[in-house]
Amino acid sequence: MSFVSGRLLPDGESRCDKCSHHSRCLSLGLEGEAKYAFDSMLERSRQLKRGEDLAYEEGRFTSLYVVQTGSLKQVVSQVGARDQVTHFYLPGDLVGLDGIGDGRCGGKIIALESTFVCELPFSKLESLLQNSCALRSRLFHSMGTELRNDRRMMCLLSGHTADQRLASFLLEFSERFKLRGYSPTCFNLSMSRADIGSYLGLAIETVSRVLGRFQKQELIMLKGRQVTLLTLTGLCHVVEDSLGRHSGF
Amino acid sequence: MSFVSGRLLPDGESRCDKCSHHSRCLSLGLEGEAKYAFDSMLERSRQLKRGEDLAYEEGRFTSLYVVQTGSLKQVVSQVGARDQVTHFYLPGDLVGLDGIGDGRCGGKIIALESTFVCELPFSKLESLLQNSCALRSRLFHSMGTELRNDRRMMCLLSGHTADQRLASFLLEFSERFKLRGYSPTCFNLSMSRADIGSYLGLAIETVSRVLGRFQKQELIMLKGRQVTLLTLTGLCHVVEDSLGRHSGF
DNA sequence: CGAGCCATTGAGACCGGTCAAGTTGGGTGG
DNA sequence: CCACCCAACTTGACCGGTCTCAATGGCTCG
Repeated sequence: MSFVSGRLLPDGESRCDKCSHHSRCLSLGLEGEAKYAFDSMLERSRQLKRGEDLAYEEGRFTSLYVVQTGSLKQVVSQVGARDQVTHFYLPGDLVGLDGIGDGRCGGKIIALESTFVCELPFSKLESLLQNSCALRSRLFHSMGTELRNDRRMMCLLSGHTADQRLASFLLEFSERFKLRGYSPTCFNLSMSRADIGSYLGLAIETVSRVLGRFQKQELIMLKGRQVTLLTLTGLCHVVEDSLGRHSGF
Repeated sequence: MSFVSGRLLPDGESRCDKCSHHSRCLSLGLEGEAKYAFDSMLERSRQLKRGEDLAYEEGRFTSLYVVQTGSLKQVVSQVGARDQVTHFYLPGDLVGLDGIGDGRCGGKIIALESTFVCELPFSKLESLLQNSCALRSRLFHSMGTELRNDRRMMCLLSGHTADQRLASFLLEFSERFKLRGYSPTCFNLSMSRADIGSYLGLAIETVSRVLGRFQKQELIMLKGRQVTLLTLTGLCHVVEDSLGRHSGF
């Protein structure tokens, strides 16, 4: 049963029902009218090759995206400093939340590997929000969560050692993969060491050295970008134990 | 003309019209019905003494607040690290945006001086959002802006020297005071050096030293917590020029 | 096979943290 | 009004973590 763009499928299913990341998407929990309205607002999904970015016009973001497969990074350019990675996006994540409101662009979004995203223009989102309480609530929820994640990241960046940052980074991805039904202890990091360093505020050499040390300490196993976490509690201890800078003791 | 809680004033004015920070509040741009509905949802405003915090129940935030006068800080507590200041709030700022969605608490909100806030319970906000497109849009706008600010902060924390962080901090407050109609070059910092250090990821001694150096360099003048910025462009140069860590040059 | 990118490893320098005094200033009580 | 106190701030000396620079190894791709 093929579907015409923006129309319901004959059997009453929406395109979203067929999406593998339905459970993490904004559309979760939408029912009846709202669900079909949401579905019909979606643009055809886009594919990005490694290194390609989500096009945006003159520093303006005009759409929200949901990652279907693959992964992306957000890169913020600033005067007087090198570009900086501020976020990694995995399947099911919402990209572009920080453009909501005035469409100003938080930074380039670049695919780390071959990636599919699903596009939802802000303009159409507006009208959906008017009618669907569930969607509003999910969107606010997502933004609130992102704000809290940013807080956590700010804390990590300002008062923690390189060891703590990397342990925390690994645990973050462990958790995120777990939420997506993948192994929480063995996964592939699609970003380079340079990306990790930029994200964590560390020099690339430090990233390499600390990961090497973790391996010697049998906390993890490394094979290129493939990581195996040998002891989650061990990594937690690294984050919590050695109290790091500003610890006050 | 006194007013009964939650009722319109006889002359058709809302309480918000009388608020000195109307122009920066969520209620800006609301008209007619929406404005009065908004007004009627407000709890009586609360006063906090220096050091008092906005009460929240068991780690949950249940209201949004607008600062009327005074200032506050957000403090995040974490295991294995000392408390950390993540935000400063000035008159007109919205407090509690990161609790929107699931009401989880981002951190304690503590008054830095005698402070008045205006309370708007999330539960009531919900129903307002249902009907007012303008309010929805303003709220999303505020959250998007906050997300972008957090990005900026993350960049500042991860790739910049102490000098850059402090110069940037001073310029941030300059800008914020300017937006509120105060002097952008001469203002009072209501927070302690320790708060500044925590916010910027620096030791208190470093804050003191760098500020002292800025004074020697005639970039600023200090008298306790009173700061005068002598050259905004000079401070900008500090942020942009000395390319700091990770600059790659 | 060489070019180029990415990652690793080592040596040295420096920024900023820690520890320890010393100073200032506001508040309290005699 | 002064003596005292305590918190906040400043200043100095030292040390350590992390950055920088540089060289090397491994992988992919033309």
